[in-house]
Amino acid sequence: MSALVVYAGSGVSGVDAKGRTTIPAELRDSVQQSSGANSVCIARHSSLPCLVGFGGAERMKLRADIETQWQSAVTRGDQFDRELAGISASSIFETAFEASGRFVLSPMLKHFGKIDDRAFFFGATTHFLLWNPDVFLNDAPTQFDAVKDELNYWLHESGKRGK
Amino acid sequence: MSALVVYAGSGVSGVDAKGRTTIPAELRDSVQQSSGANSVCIARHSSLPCLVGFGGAERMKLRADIETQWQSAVTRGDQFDRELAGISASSIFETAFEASGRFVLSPMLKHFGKIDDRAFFFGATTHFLLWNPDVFLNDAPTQFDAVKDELNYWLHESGKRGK
DNA sequence: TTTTCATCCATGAAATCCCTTGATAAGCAA
DNA sequence: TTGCTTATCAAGGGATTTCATGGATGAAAA
Repeated sequence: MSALVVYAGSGVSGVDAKGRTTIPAELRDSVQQSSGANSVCIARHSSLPCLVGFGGAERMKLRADIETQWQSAVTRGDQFDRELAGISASSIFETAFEASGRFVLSPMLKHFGKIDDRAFFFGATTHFLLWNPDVFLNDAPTQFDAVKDELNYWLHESGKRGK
Repeated sequence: MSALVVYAGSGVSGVDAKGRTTIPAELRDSVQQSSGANSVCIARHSSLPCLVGFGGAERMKLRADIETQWQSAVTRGDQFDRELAGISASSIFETAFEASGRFVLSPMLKHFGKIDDRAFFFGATTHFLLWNPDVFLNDAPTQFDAVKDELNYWLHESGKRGK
């Protein structure tokens, strides 16, 4: 698909009474590039209590990746259930965001992502993650420790925005 | 972006109240070549109390390497967690610099890099490092001793600039 | 009508851009 | 060399733009 986009940067955004939250500017630009429009894809994470976000290009790539895995499984003579793999890609919500990067988190996504009144966004190269900051600090696995430092910086040392 | 380059040269730059600092001219040219534009990538060092810098070509390589690793894992039927790999590359900040080589070190980078009002830049072939000069002299491991001599030269023997 | 939802406008704060300035180094002529 | 001119550079400061968020407006659904 289009360009190889790198999701990077982090920041904490408020979630208002309407469920609206804002993608930090740096991530927003990447999403925009990937989608070719003001639209973002949000999904449940397959194993962690958080949400996953990405743009249109990555969504299309999910489809291609399943095919790649299937092909290589066939070559090796292994099993590969494309339906099973495809299901995980089924609950992806594509939403338009405003020029400012703000979009509505549906109640269901808020529920499964354990999001309350703040969302911690951070880029993970191929996509980005959305966590409830409290949940992230308490429950995220140790491989996220460096990112926890960053979050703690936002929450305590910094006044505001995310770079 | 274009080819990978060799980062060499060193120098000490001031960091002003806005967090602005200047890449020494010799390094700046390499970064420019690597990025194909006036843009530099800065990240936390994985183990040392300093920052790492490089250009767009090196960053794209990181991204491409993840995809390569995944492809080869799929081919072998192995697992490869792209998310995990992506996290380590996530806190890379890409910033534009002025024609003079000046750019803004975000408060967070300053914090994690222990940078105060001066930054010591030096090339390390595949990338370059940014240290607080005092921290570098006191805490850098012994394999940097030769570079410490260079820094002492900038701080004492030389008038100013870095070549 | 009442509610819901998406789009649009408003605002204060903060980050980015750009022009200025003072200083140093480099080039050149005598 | 010496003195003068020009180019380059680091640093300062201010004006403009961007950003996140609060609220308003209007259309469609209940």
